Formats: sequence, structure tokens, C-alpha cells
Amino acid sequence: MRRLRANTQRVTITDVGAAAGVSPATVSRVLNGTAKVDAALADRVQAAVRTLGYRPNAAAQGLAKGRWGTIGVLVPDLANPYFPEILKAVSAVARANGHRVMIMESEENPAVEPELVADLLRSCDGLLLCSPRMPRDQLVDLADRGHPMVLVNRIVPGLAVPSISVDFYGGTTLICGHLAQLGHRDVAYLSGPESSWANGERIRALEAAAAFGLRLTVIPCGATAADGYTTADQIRRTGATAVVTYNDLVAQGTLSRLRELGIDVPTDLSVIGFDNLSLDWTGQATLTTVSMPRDQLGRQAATLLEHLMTGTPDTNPHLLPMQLRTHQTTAPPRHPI
Amino acid sequence: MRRLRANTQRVTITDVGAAAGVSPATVSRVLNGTAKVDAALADRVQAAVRTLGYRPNAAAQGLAKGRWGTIGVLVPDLANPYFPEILKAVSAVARANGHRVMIMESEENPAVEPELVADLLRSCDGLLLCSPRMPRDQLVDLADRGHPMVLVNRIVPGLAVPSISVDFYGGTTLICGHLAQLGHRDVAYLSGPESSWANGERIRALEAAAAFGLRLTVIPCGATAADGYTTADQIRRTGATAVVTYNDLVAQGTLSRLRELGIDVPTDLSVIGFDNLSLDWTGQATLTTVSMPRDQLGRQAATLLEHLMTGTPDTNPHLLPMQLRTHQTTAPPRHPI
DNA sequence: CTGTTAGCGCGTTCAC
DNA sequence: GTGAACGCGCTAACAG
Repeated sequence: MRRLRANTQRVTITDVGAAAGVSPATVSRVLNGTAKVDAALADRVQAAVRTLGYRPNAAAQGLAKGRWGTIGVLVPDLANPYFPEILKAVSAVARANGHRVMIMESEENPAVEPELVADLLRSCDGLLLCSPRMPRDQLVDLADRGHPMVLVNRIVPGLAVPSISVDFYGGTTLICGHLAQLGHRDVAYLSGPESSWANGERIRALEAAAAFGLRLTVIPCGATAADGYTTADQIRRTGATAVVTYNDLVAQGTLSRLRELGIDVPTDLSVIGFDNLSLDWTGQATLTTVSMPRDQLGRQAATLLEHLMTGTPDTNPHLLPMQLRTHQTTAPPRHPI
Repeated sequence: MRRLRANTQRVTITDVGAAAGVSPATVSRVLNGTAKVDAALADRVQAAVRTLGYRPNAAAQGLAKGRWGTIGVLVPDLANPYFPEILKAVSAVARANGHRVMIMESEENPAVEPELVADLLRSCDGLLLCSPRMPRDQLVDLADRGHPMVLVNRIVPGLAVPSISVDFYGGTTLICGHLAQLGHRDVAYLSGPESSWANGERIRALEAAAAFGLRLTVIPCGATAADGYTTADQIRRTGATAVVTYNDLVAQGTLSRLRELGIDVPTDLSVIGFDNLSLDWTGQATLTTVSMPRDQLGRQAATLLEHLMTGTPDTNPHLLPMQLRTHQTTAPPRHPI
């Protein structure tokens, strides 16, 4: 046999077979429990595996089995404190099921999502799409091609793909109720990414709250603390007595700028966040917000994917409830009506 | 040809070749730019690729080339706010070099690290080991087997492996200088994981500060806010007027408990963190700490690995400087000597 | 410049 | 129960 190129693999299944005095096929059988093997042989194989430090080559295995043993995860922003906990849960579930995890981030740029997804599909058995902003058509297209995938924090009506999300609508309704009961009538919403489904849900709920007498002004903003900081200046002229932000990061930025502007929270203005990102350990969890069960979200999402990949799809959309966390940034308006 | 099992791959290089009326080899050549190909043929290939939506199978490519196009990253805890930013930077660099990123976490359990590393090596071209607590021997062993890897936040003397770390020693010295100048003489250190090299560096520097008259008490603690919370009770009886924590998370937990105990910071006790995890956007970045350039750390680490994999190793240990961030948790001791 | 051929390491069918 | 042979999809050497 010619040795054309540098052999990247240190020890192969053939080496193990040779060392144990059996054929490669038998080694494979022992390692995968595919068929009954004589106990004595099996022992010799195990010994050889240990001695040589043999590890099956994942690429070769993948090629032969048509499976990679890997799941892919796409997130918009790794640095968003929103995701690490989710990834942690996903990682744990995946590992428990014998899967490795490949992670990519779109850097909040929806345009690159298709490319990243395609790239993930080249080496993954299934996909976890977190908050994808991809147009509905493309998602449908992906699903049609039969790629196992689970949608996280996006529900696409009429698409038979397992989906799980936090109940943003319900969470926003909790916020509205809280504000209404405090006596607020005019609220501003610092809106997140336009194309985000989760942002749309928040807005839907805020608009529905008109029934309770809440007047709404939507201010395009963004998803980061910096966005919240720069947009804060526009709040005052809306006449709002309370401001709801896309998430807690935006709220933090807003609070920071409000302080600079000399606007007191909550006396002059109530501020309410979204996601419960604030550290409870600061001993000063000041921001009123709604909490999101991130750990659960990650765990259940990964579980849905594992089920899907073993042929037990569950395409019912799952909705995780949020909870109101009342703290020091909300109070009755200065001049309640 | 027999079709033994379900064909997982929708469209192969052979399909593309057939559609374009060329051999698979030519398709490969066009896609990889391996050799000159007639322009007309190349166009037909490109067209076929687009039409069929062809994507090379990563496993097959990896097997044939002996490369996976993937780098592996091992971190102790994904949920630690310390890592997301690092991962983000790593991910960006890797992608820019045409590599995918596989991430595993040891859940702060050093015992599983070898297993995880072995698992990563089955499908990665190179490894980024973040804060590995692995015994020196095992690291040496890994290195000896010729696996490309870079050590992040751990320097192993005498090991010719590219390494990059924050200058914990220098950062701690900054802290000591700050405390000494404020007039502190007795400091307690809430220690991180025993086996952590970074923790050892902090202690080394704290001990060296004895030369400036600082008396040190080391209290075993941990790396989380919860650890800081439970350990805070032990500070008082050391007689320390200032406490240095393993990181900002621990500091937050400590602050929270101190407040409950009625110990005022910084009047009764100065508290100083490590890592600059506090969000600057809270508008109340109260914790005095030293900052760590996480983005730079991730970027340079990934770059070192890319260089290593292309055969340009740089085994000089790199040390990134920290900077003192003075805020509201440090002040002169109540009874300066 | 292009098609044919072999082999990457493994799982698996088929004979023994 | 076990080994030999083949193919997964792709790239690299070879021949034309």
C-alpha cells in the first residue's frame, strides 16, 4: 500500500485489530455492540484499545454511518448574556445523548444566516436555530429539504417544525397589567430588531393593551445597551410616563442615559426591562423586568431536537411562561390620572 | 451499485459532475482551485453547483484531506460571563480562516477534561484549552502526541506550547498597590479553585506584596457568586480591612452578604474584584476591579492556533496586561495605621 | 487540461 | 461467531 500523504490518524481500527489479533470488523463489533463477539476476543480488543489509546475517527464514522454525531446551534450574538445559559443547557443535553455541539453566531446579521446554516448542515445531524430572523420562506425551504431542526424563540405558523419559545406575548401582557395598575396611561416601547419575531410578539401585546387604556409609542431602538443609551433621549417627547424596553440590556443603557439627563427613575419615569438579565447577586436587583427560564428553554429545545432526530418529532409549539419581577424602577406616574 | 442504506447526502459531487457533464475530479478542482480548469467547464460546474444546491460533505472532505476544518474549544463553564466574549472573538477568527468551532464545557470539573479533550480531538484539527486545570503531566502528554493546541490562561513552564494569558500576577500587584496606598495593611483573599493556575498567580502576587507591608489571609472560596456569598461571613474574624476576591462574581456575592450583615462597603471594609465583569451600563459600576481584555484574549488565542496549524508556531508565552478600575468599593480603612 | 483510479477510516453485508 | 470485501463522498496521484 502506498502512503501518499501524511497519515493524520495516529492509530486506526486496523492497528487495534492487528494488536488484538482480530479483524477490523470484529473491533468495530466490539466497540459498537453491533453483534455478539466471543468474550475472550472482546477482552483482547478492549485491552488493545486501551493500550493504543484508540479513538474512532469521527469523520470516517460519520461517512460510514451517514451520521456526524454533532448538532449545530445558530445564535445571533454569543456575547449577549441571554445565550450562554441556553448553550450550557443545550450542551449538557446533547452530550448526554452522545452528541457534540457546533456553534455559530450571525453577529446579529440576518443576511449571513443562510450561509451559516448551510455550513452547519455540512457537518451536523440537526440544527437548533435560536431567534432566527430568516424570512419565513427560507425556513420553509429548509424544513422541506428534510433537515432536522428546532426553532427556538420563533414560532412560524403553519410550519410543521418543532418549536419552543418563551411566551413573549404573555410576558408583555404582564408588564402592561403592572403598568396599568400603577396608573400609567402613556407608555413608550424601545423596539428591538424589526425582523425579530419576538419583537413582534411584544408589540402585538402592547397594542392589545390599548383595551386597558394604554397609549403606545414605538421607538425603533435595538438590542444592546448602547442602543438603549442613544435612544433614551427620544423618550421624553413622547409624553410617556413609563418605558418598556426590548430587553434588560437596553434598559440598562437607557437607565444610564436617563441618569445623565437628570430624569429620575421611577419618580419621573418608570422603566421596565425584559429577560431578567440583571444579576440577582448584586444585592441591588433594581430593574423591574419579566423573567425568562433560559435553562429550561435550552434543555427543552435540545430535547426536542434529540427526539426529532430519533424519529419522534413533536411539532406542537411549546410556550414557556414568563414571570413579572417587580423591583425599584417602576412606580405610579407623577401625575396619575 | 447497491444502495444499502438511506442516502443521507442529498446531492454529491458525482451528481454535480453528471449535471455538468464532467468528472467528479473536475468538480473538485473547480471548487478547491486545486488546478487549472477550462473556463467553460468551470462555468458549467458552478452553474450545476448552484442549481443543485450542492455542498461538499464535511466528513468526506475531512477524511480525504486529513483535516476537519474545525477547531475545538474547551471551557470550564459556559455560563460564566467571562467566556462568551472570548468565544465570540474566537469564533470570528476561526470563521475568517475557514474553520468551524466546536465547544465543550467541563462544568468546572477537571476530572472530565481528559475525556472531553479526547472527544474533541476525534473531530478537530486544533484545540483551544481555556483555563485547563488538567495536571501538567497530561498536558505534556497531549503536546507530545503532536496535537495542535493553545493554552489560554495557563502558562506551563517548560512546555513548548503556544500560550496566552492575562497577566494575573501583574493585575494583582496593581490591586495590592492600590490598597497599600489607601493605607490598608490587612487583606483577605477569597481564593478560587485550588488547582487553577490563575488562582496561584494571584496568590503569588499577594504574597509578594508582603514586601509592602500587606498581611494576607487566604480563605478558600470558589469561583461563583454563591461561593462569595457563603464565604463572606469568614472575612470579619481575619481582621482584614480589605478583601480581594477571585473574580467579580465572587465579589458580587460577597457584597450581597456583607450588606445583609450590616457591614458597610467601603467604610467598614474595602472590596475589590477581578475581571471587570460588571456591566459598565448599569450606570453604577460600583465595584473596584482590574479589567481583563477578553476580546483581545480570544482573538489572539485563536490567531495563535491558526498560526500553529499552518506550521508557524509561536511558543512564546503571551501576557496581556490588566488595568485597575477604581470605583466605589474601595476607600481608606476606618482606622488607618 | 481532463478522466480514471485508489485510498482516507470506518461500518456493514455477505460468505465462511 | 468471524473475516473479507465493499462503499460512504471526496481529494490526490496517475495516465492520457
